[in-house]
Amino acid sequence: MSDDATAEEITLGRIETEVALLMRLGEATRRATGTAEHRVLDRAAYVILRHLDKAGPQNVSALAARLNLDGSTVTRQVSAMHRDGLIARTPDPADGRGTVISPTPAGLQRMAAVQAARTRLYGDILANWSPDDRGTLADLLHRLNEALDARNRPR
Amino acid sequence: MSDDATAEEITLGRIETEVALLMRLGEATRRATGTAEHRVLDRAAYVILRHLDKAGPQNVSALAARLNLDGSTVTRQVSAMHRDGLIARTPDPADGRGTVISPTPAGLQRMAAVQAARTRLYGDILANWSPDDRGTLADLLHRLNEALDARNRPR
DNA sequence: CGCTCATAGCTGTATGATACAACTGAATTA
DNA sequence: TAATTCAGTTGTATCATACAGCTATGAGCG
Repeated sequence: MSDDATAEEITLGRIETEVALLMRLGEATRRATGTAEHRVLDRAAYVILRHLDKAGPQNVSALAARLNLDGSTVTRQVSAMHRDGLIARTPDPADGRGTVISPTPAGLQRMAAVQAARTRLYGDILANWSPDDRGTLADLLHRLNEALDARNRPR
Repeated sequence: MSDDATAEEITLGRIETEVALLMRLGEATRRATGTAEHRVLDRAAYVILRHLDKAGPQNVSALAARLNLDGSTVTRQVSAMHRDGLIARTPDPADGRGTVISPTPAGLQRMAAVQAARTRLYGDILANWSPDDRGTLADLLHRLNEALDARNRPR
């Protein structure tokens, strides 16, 4: 690394650092906070329920594509969730190969509980942030995710 | 979820959502981008090298504590890195039980390469962001990490 | 000194999330 | 209709991680 880094490169390096750190801390937080809510609904199940809730019932492939996961991963995740009564599977009327996955009321309830717990956690963590900073963080994270997603998807 | 959520609660929910999403996308990006740089240095090794580089040589326990990882995890990670010549282990002169881990030149070089690749990636992803927004993102992520860390550490 | 207890690190073993490859059966197309 | 593509599943492998149990060293106390 020569030291002719521009201010912009430094900023990018900082973002890189902080995202890497956030991944690690997020993992750790998820584990540490797993006293109650998290153990009953693992990361992937939560994200799947969130997506079903927002985007509506859909089949395994659609889910996999949307979540950047392999179909087999989603299959297993979904079958575990089915075993636990969190989702329902109905044959896709339009395609005999497909199965449509939809959240059950129990699933939605579980999702909401985890969401509430996490929201509470963030309220705690960001207790002394100004509403303004919180809003800006939410906005920028959203834009970052959009950008990452755009980069990932058009493979 | 009753709908008496305050604006603040909504913001927290958004942050929660975006962080969860970022974790997923970050994973996916790491995997997808793994064409060259990432396959030679996995996530944990990278973070360990970064930390050694910044905070200086230290023993396994210190690393584990700092990274919120179990000692056994770090042991294995470190021994893989040792096998690959990325770090050196010297007996701790002050404590016969301990081993001090330090990055080798090869390790630092590898780390720098990954870092550069990631920085480039972010430059690409955030190509059309204003310098201002990038700076703000870096700042807020930093503060978020500090807050998460503070929450995690004082166990 | 010689116990006893705490600590550093390692190894065994288990779990969870993930991918890739191979397969089955249904849909689409030539 | 035969060939091809696609949806979903199952087999198998990998990786990161944790927890429990072990060994050896260090520290404090009688």
